[in-house]
Amino acid sequence: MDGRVHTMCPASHINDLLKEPVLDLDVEVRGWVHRTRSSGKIVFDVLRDATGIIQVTIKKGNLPDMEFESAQMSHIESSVIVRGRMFKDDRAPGGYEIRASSFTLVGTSAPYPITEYQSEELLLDNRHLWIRSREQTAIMKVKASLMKGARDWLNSNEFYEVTPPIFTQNACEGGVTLFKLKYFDDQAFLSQSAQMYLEALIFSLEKVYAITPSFRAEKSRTTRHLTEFWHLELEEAWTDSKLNMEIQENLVSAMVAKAVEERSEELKLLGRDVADLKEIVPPFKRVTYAQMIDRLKQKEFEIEWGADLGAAEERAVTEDEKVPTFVTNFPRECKAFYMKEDPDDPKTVKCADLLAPEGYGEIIGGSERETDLAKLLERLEANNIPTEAYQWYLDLRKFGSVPHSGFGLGVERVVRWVCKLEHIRDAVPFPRTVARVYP
RNA sequence: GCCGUCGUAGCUCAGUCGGUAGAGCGUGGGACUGUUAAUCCCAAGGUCAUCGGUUCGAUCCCGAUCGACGGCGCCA
Repeated sequence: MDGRVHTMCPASHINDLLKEPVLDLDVEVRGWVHRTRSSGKIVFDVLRDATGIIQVTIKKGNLPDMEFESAQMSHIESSVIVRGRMFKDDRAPGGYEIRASSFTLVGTSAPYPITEYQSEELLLDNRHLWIRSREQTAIMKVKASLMKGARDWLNSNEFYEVTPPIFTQNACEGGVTLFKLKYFDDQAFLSQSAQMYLEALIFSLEKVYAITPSFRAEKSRTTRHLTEFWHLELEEAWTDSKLNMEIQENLVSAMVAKAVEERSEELKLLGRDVADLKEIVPPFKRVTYAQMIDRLKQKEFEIEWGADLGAAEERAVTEDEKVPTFVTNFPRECKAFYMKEDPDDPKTVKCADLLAPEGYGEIIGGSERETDLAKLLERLEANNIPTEAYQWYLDLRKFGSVPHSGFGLGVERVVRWVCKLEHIRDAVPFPRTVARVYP
């Protein structure tokens, strides 16, 4: 036994056949009809499986008439099993085709709603079918590689993967709108960040991360917001803001490198030049918020110290960049209460937003955390946040508090940037946005 | 929360200066033994988003509602 789990019977995957064509034996492939054309006594099907596509020609006389007729009848997306000999043929897309000696229609398909002309609305209503498309398939494969790259890097750097709760009673930042739900006789929220739970976990494990869904009830209508997204959050004891950024740039680089290693073809299909991604190596750029304001003023933005950076500002300073940029030391008032004040510049906090290049915007928000209980209480009060639900969090500062830092990475935001997607909703198979929870 | 655009056949759209509609694709039938989003012939398919107003008459003009999409703010 090789330890793999085998499927029902020995059929080949299309890309394996294209990589090492077997021209002298019958092969069997299983998949779905991607394109079909018929011309009297010959049917051309382009067959799709999880790995690729190949043309199949079904000629009357080469197989039982019943099977030829089912080939004629099979619509796009019918599932089929085809056996036959593989031939090199320049007339076939991809250069090879299978000439069928057997054609089994496994599952018929009703007329497929997605045709050559498609509106965004139709596609989103049929998202459960649209995800079969080559482009969407490519995105999901890249995403899997990015996540694998992240886990590989984190695990080999001795971070523990932990499992924080999704039901919570604390609103992490104070400003964010949460999904409220009835929790038996109590009230709870869907988590919008696991950060505080990760902070609690560093006291036993020191280096932790979690990959969980996070939920935001903000009515954001933009190309970079989902109401449900996958959040990669990390927290590390004995880590300052500087080391925190080094972890981030190494992690992001490892994710991108894994996608390049495993999914170059898919990235090309999506219009992403892999050469761009090969430049994503540490160190990333670092600028302070104050420097950013100066730079924006030179670009004739009307912005003063103290104002938060908007989408247009972020775009203006990153659209010509090749690597991501950290923006550090935001004014205290722009950021969450738990971020540590910078002793060298107390108007600011030791935070860093990581902005993707090419104007794709923020992909990570991180900071060194405030360890001083009095300062935390002061900041909570200044932000009008009631402290009741935070008692356990404040406790962490009473029992062996240590310097620590962490961050949250928006997985779909990274996918959007790496895959060069116009909209973040294509970075997740079933996007949840303000206007959409179906399908 | 704010601003904007759109809603006509299964799909993508055109159209009617107000007199109840048309194309392409798809579907069904037919032809074709090498197609590349195949081609050719025939056919079926529409309360013109909903409700109300103006009018002899509204799919078209006006208003409201609903739905979708785009942009801003907020954040990952």
